[in-house]
Amino acid sequence: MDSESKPFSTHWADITADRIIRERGEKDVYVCASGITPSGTVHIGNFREIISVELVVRALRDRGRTVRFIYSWDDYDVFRKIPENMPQKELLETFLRKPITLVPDVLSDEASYAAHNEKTLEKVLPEVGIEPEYIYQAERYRASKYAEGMKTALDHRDDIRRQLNAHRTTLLADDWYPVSVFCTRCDRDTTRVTGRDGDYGVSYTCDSCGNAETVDLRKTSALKLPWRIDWPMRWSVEGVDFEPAGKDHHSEGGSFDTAELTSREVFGHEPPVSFQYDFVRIKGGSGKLSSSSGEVVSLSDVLRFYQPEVVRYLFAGTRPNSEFAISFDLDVLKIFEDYDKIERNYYNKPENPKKIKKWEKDARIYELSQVGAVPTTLPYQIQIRHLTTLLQIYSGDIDAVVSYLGDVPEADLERFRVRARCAWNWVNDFAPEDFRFSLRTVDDGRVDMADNLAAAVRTLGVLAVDKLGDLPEKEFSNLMYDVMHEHSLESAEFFTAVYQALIGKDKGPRLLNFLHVVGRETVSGLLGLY
RNA sequence: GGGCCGCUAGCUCAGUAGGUAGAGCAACGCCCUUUUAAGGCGUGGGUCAAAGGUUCGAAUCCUUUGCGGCUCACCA
Repeated sequence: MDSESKPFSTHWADITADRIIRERGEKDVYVCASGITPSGTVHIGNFREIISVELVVRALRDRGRTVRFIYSWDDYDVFRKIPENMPQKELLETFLRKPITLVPDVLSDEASYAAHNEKTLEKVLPEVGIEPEYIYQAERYRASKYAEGMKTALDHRDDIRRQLNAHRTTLLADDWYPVSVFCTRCDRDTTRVTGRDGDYGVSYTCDSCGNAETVDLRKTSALKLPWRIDWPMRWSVEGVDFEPAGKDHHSEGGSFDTAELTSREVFGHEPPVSFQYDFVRIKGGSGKLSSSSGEVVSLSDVLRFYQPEVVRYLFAGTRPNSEFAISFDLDVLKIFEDYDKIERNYYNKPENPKKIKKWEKDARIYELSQVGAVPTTLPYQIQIRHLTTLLQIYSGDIDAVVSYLGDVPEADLERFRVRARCAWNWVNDFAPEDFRFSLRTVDDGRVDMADNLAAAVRTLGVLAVDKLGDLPEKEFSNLMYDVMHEHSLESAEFFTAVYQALIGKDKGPRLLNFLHVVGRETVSGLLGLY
């Protein structure tokens, strides 16, 4: 697709990019923002926000615009409660009400609980082609980088109270201040602001330790803005042009609503273009997921079963404001097949004008699904179902599968391996029992079966020694049926016997292809036992 | 109570710069004596939740209603 056709794309990322340019005007740099609180494991629902922004960033860059893609970690948030499944709860208990950036990391050896959650995500995002500029809120607040923003908020205390009260049931009192304080003696936010002292002084008392003092906005690490005020403050400091938000924010009276007002009236910044994204559900995968990460499914969990392009495809192919489920059951195979289909189509543009429109949409989704540059020619494809069969034959040995196939191009090898790992993980964790098998070995010996069945199996084994792999499949197939007839067997019993001899089950992958893949030597070895 | 989203073929859903309704699965038919929820070819099937409006023309825009879901009014 040439750049001229892009503005006409009806993909939501392109529509949003066009909207940003239209509403914000021509700018040297467009600032696109995303961010969450690392107060727990970052889950796949949080990921929707990140990738939604990234897709819009790409759309803007595809239009030749320069974009700054920032990701704010709100790690000066307070540690409210200890998540389930956390070790060392007694220790963590002593850190409640302190900022999460000061809570120790009991899961790994990062600098803090917040850092643990941050690094866990930061390490995996590049795998799906996402590399934003990270901003750590705790660091900024503690270095007083937001001193002026906090002063502005304090100066407009009455305006902000009015803005927030418009939607509250319990109104903020007259002595409320638009800042929260972490006590400098005990680090807890169990404090009350008691007054201001000049432009930059703020006085507070701590209910936990009794500390009372006056701090200077420009020098203290104690102060931060509450979420609803912090958000618009950051918009103005960073000059944010675009930031989506979850449906919890985008509601009448929600935080986006009040932040818009505060941004305009207090910080003098036109609020960013935004849209609302819906939640992500999980389908299948009962119990086997997220054992390491508590109750939520993380991006890393998803990447164990979906290759990065397919993960991107899931999000790029779904409108942000509609809910969808990530499946771990048999749907996984369907998703891979769907992805492969739009990949094939991408390199095969239809002539029929009626089909062009559909093709363009799918083509754009395919482009946006790529981790890096879009390949210039159709990458090597292997059907995911076939791959699961091959992997089971070779007991998960990916190199063995590669050499069996013999035609995986060097350039596509890494992508192939990633897919193979996903497929193998899926077979082991989620494939239905019917789907799974392991090839028997000669050492396993015979499976008990009636003499007439064993005789037919033996005959097929002899046939395999002579012909398997030499004859076209169709002809081998005919010979196979001849064997069945010679022994006066119904197809059902014959097939069952062969499957029993090969994998110890009544059913298995389509036999003809399966025999071929397993190979002459192994087939004749196993059938030769009868 | 407010807001947002959804309601399209039996099922799951595509279909937003408005222009004669699409896919997959299911069903049905024919073919293949061949099967892990991928055999092949073909066929039928929808008053696009309801009503009204704008328009030459509406699944698509506006209004109202019904049903379903989520969300806000505490914190982030």
